[in-house]
Amino acid sequence: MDNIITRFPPSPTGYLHIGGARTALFNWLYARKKGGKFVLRIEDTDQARSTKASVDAIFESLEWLGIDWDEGPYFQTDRYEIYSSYVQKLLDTGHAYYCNCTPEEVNAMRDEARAKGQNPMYNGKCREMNLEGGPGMVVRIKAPRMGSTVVEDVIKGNTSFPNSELDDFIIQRSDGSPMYNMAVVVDDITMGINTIIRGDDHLVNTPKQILIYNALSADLPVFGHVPMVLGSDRARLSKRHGAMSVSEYRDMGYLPDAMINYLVRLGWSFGDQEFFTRKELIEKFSLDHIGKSPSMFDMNKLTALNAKHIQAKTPAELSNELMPLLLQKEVKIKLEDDLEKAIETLQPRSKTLVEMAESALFYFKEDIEFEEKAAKKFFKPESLAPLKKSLEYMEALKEFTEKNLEDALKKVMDETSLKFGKIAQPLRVALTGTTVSPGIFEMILALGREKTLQRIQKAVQFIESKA
RNA sequence: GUCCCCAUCGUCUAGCCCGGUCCAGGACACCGGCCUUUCACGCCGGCGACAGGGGUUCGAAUCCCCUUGGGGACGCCA
Repeated sequence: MDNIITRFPPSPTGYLHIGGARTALFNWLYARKKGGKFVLRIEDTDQARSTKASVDAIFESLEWLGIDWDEGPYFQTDRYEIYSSYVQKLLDTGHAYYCNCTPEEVNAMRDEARAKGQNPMYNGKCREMNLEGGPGMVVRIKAPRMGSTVVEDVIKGNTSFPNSELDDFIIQRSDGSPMYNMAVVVDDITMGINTIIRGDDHLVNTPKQILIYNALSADLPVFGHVPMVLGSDRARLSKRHGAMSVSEYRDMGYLPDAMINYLVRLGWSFGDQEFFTRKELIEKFSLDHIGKSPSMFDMNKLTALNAKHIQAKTPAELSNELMPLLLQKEVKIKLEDDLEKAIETLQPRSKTLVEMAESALFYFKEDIEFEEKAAKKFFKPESLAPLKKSLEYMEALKEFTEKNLEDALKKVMDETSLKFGKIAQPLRVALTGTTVSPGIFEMILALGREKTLQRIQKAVQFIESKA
């Protein structure tokens, strides 16, 4: 099929969660891969539960993920006239009818059906009554009673649903607003959607929608139903499983590229490849390697992938992402500070941006504090000599290079007969306040001459004051 | 209850459509080792799965059936 047109139709009754994000991603990726179009549609016909805040949250999350749309956002509430004109068509062609049964009556019918061991359904009481439309009446579709409806699904294969399980479901409420299945089909037809990838909770809706397509003599789109994403307890992902909104992952320091990489791989595979750039994903994504079984969301794997994406980025790219986090922590980055160099030293040892920001602080603080435990262990009187000598030789260097610094510390080693570790650890505490940091030389280079010397001096004073 | 979907290491998955190359491969997690100035990174190794039962076949993870288990849907929600 040429001119693939896909869509993502969230209902704005909450934030964008993992499952929704993955569905959006699949549709977006497929459209991008095929050079087609991706349409965003907001399904806000449930006025009681839809909120503007949710709409904004969804936009924000999509934007963060880098999922852009070519058309829309359309709002279903702006399209009521279109829906009613299509309902009228169905009425005119005898594919639908008015019904004045009360909810209580319908409930009774359902109970009755259930008692008989059947699927709870409307019994078709008004089907042949040819009622005139009027206030308080709903419109129902005239569903076939015999035979079966086959859903051809590119992911699940063909599935056959007995029509006896379908009732004459409501397509228009008594207030004139459309029901979900009607609105969706009308939208998908009028928007030219020809490829529908959605959660497999919709698989059982599909025969109903096919019914409407047929009644409207419209061409069927290609359907693909992707399995659900489950939480660690094997139940559908929910708030119980901690962070749910996609934007919360941003706040936890995950990169959008890592997020989409993880999300796509959750259910889709490309041989043994685990790591994908955004560009690769667009090149390689396809519908025929989407799995049929539900998958569990695994934070560990997301985190591991995030670490890999952090390593794969350039320091310049990361500095854009990191800057806001650093500012939140109230450190001042000065012009002479080499943020990118600092980032480079942190890349292999940060799993998230939050972690990276945390461990970058020592580079930029005016005044670092020595951790008590670290000072106790490494700021002993015998550390004084190597620190002083290090300071002396470093001060003597015209400029700092890895080679220079190494030579300087070698001299210290020779003169003090200490092993490298005995010199490096006190230095590390002096420079960072802690016992954990990037390698000594790369760190000094990123820190710069001035701060390095100042901090060693301060450490020397600290030890002397204790003696 | 009724209908529908699904089933490979703890997790994500490759392999399944087109049976033999699979006493099942990769990744995450976990455990051990190497590297080493700390912590990481990296590298090497280990643990670990075809849900069960029947069939078909010379041969089944791969095809068929049943059972079991999990998930979903049955709304004037989407």
